[in-house]
Amino acid sequence: MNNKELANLIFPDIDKTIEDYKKIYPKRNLDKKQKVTRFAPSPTGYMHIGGVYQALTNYMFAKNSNGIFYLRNEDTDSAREVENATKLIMETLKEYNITPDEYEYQGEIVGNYGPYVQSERKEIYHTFIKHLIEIGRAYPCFCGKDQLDEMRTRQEERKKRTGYYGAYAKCKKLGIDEQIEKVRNKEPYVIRFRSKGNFENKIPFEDLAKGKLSLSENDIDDVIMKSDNMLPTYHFAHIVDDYLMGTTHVIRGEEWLPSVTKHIEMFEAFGFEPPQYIHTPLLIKKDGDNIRKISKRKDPEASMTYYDEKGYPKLAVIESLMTIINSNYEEWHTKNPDKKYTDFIYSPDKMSSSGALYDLMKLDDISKNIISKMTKEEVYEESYAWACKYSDSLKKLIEKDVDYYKAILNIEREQKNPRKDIAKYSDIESLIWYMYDELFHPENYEWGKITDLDEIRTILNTYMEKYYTEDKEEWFHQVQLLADELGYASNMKDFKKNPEMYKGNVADVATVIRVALTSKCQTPDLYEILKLFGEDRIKERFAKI
RNA sequence: GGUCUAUUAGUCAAGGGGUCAAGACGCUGCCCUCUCAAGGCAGAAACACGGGUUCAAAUCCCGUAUAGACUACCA
Repeated sequence: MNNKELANLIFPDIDKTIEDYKKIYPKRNLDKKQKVTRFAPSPTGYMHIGGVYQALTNYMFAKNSNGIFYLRNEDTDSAREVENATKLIMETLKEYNITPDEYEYQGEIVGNYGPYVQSERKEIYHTFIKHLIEIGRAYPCFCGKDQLDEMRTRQEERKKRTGYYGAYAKCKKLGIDEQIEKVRNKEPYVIRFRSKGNFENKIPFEDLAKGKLSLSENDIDDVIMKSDNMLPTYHFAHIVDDYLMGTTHVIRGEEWLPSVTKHIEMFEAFGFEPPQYIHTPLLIKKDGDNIRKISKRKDPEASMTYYDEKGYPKLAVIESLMTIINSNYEEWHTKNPDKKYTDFIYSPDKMSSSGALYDLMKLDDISKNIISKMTKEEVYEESYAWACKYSDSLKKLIEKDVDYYKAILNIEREQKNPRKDIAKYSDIESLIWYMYDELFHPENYEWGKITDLDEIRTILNTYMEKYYTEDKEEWFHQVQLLADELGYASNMKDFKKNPEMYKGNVADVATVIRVALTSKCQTPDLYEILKLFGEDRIKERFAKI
């Protein structure tokens, strides 16, 4: 009895070899500089901001080098799988323009290295595991869950390292005949990797983001194939897939850092060159005094649906992530305002070494800048699309008179330093409601310095006599004349020199007009608002006073 | 418990033996100004702690503290 017989007993139907798969998936025809990266989420029915962050980093790295970015669906955990999760992932990537070159979606495989769904690669994994059994680097383990739990508790009590290693690895010591007999008797088993490492040995490892590290050699016999569905664990699938798919750089969250030694040992067992690794910091969240991983249960902003519901432009989310991915992005962006973020060169070594707080304030700032640079048409289109999905009331306002809506959006837009007051589309309605008669039922008028109703009426009446809106300069001149006539300073400088000589100044007068018209003391440019209203509506609003 | 990693303003961060310790968001003030937003200018605000090495330490070394990740038939 030997390993080969054991391998055949466990995988009787596997007749391909590793060499066969090397031929089916030949090395990619790329030059050395071109990088191959991937986004490999597990389909749990939820798109996390951290996922987009990972995807974007991988995408940027590949695209910078004119390489390949592909999507792989890691669905080996049938218990956690959620229907339509793949759809959500694909659609989110598409919306954010992080489109993979190779992927598998709705039955269609794009790319020569598929299938890109792990559950469809069972035969491949089995071939590789069979090989490992043949060369004595993997073995069946018959320890049950209870047995392992018990072992772990014992290890914890004795303050030993937990895990299946050394003397604790019982099944490692089983003779080949015994193994074969147990398999024949249909005892349930998993396949474990046979580690040859020594935990006391340190091995140097260079991570492209974290730099040089020293890690303890792996000595744990990890499960590489699960008993319930015969699918591989993450660790093993990573080896096989990233080797066959020709991944040059594995960019993943730093939660994987402790397992690189496992991965390196497995690559070595096959005689494969491991890829380069880039372990990225985690997105974290400050919760009172604690710092923790951003969590989907506690933090609404962890989910990509949050940004969609609030109506942030996709680009704003992308750019806010870029500032976290490489903090020099912002500086680059201010120096190159006309370039697209995809022109930026991402450098792994410039990544932060610790976790980054995802700052919603910063997002708002980035978003305001982006929206302020959009044309009124673009803002209209995007905000309308948002309203159709999330706000019936805004949708109705827009549909009532599209041109009027666009004109409102255009106030102080087409100028050198455009207005920056919209951070997200859900802000819009609260910024423009007073421009609509059907919404204009103010509970209180935010009068400024002038609060006397008689004086207010005098100002409004006098203003209407001289009503003029042809030209902004001339209009303001008229307001100044009005101020003079009623005893207010028409010029701010004069007023500041001798405030006691006047009842107030032209700003106070303008405020009266503004508040009478909008009920608010802070609005965009008054002249633009007057023009949009027209004489009749102005009169109507004045009449309410 | 063990392994690994980290710690510069409220936040993101540059700097890797000699700097008045960058910059951005936020905050405060001033200017501009018909209000607000924007813009311009200015300001407050930081090297976790303790030892060492050195003429010189935020920077190198050693401890301590704190935080995070991992320690699954989850990824």
